Amino acid sequence: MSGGRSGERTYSISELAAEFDISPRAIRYYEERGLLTPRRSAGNQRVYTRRDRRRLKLILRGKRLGFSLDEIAEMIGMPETDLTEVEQIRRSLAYGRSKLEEIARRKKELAELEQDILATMETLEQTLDRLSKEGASHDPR
Amino acid sequence: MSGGRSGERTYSISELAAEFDISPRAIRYYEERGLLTPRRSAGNQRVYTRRDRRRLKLILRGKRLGFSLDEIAEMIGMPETDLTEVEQIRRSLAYGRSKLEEIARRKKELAELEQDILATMETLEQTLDRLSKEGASHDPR
DNA sequence: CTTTACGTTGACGTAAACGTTAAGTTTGAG
DNA sequence: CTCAAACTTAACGTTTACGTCAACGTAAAG
Repeated sequence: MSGGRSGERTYSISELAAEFDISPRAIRYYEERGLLTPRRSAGNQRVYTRRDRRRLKLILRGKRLGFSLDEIAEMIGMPETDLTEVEQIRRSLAYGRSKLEEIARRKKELAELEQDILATMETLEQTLDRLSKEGASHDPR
Repeated sequence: MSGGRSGERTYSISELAAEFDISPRAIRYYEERGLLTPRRSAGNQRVYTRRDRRRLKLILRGKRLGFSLDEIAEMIGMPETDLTEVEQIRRSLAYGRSKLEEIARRKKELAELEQDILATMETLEQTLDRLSKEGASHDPR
């Protein structure tokens, strides 16, 4: 009876590991690094709430985008700050803005990379066209 | 007089290192990994052409986007394939297409991350508004 | 020709992000 | 209750991407 009704769906470590296709060790490591703080069962086993699951999702997204765990910690640590301290909130907002800028930069880099690849592919396609139209006999100058 | 007129501007390793704000060691490491293959001077020193410089730029862009050197090697190794072997060209094109798909995925993830951050920031701003409007006295329920 | 800055190849060191045992504990099926 | 499956901590191993000497060669300035 103590502390809210428990309609909360929870997950074990191997459940989450299977769902996201990572190892339990990786999840424990994220906890070591302070990125996750699941509760424990009576027998000391980790219990993950939906909120923990959402955080894990964010962690993995950050990883796929090439952020380090330290950077991710800062990013998702953002909503962790005491939601009462005004100055903390201001800082979080500033940090959020800087992250948005970084995202803008990455978008730009992705676009440039895409252009590079497209350009290279066009050259290749032209070469392919030329080779197939010329057949095998040609004076190589 | 031997081998083409040398209107080619070249660079030393420390020039490139300074320009891109990385260490010469890093550049040598990229070479160890097969990502760069500069020519050598009479005295065995590395000489980088504009083409090498472009490749280095691509390497660094890939790094900023969180690709591993192996992945980058595959990506920029693409234009390295013998430009005469038709089958090689076909494979390169297929590889290019897969990379474009990956870029599309990353764009999507960046957009989602952006939304997450924006949503969090909105919540923070609302909290800030509420706190400043309520002053300091309020019954915390 | 000497000095000084820059370059070369090893070779070992290191931080990040886990993988991999090992040795013991908890949980759930029967 | 029993036993296997899943969990726990602790500790050492591994890969990636360099950093950091060391010991030597080379380029260029005076």
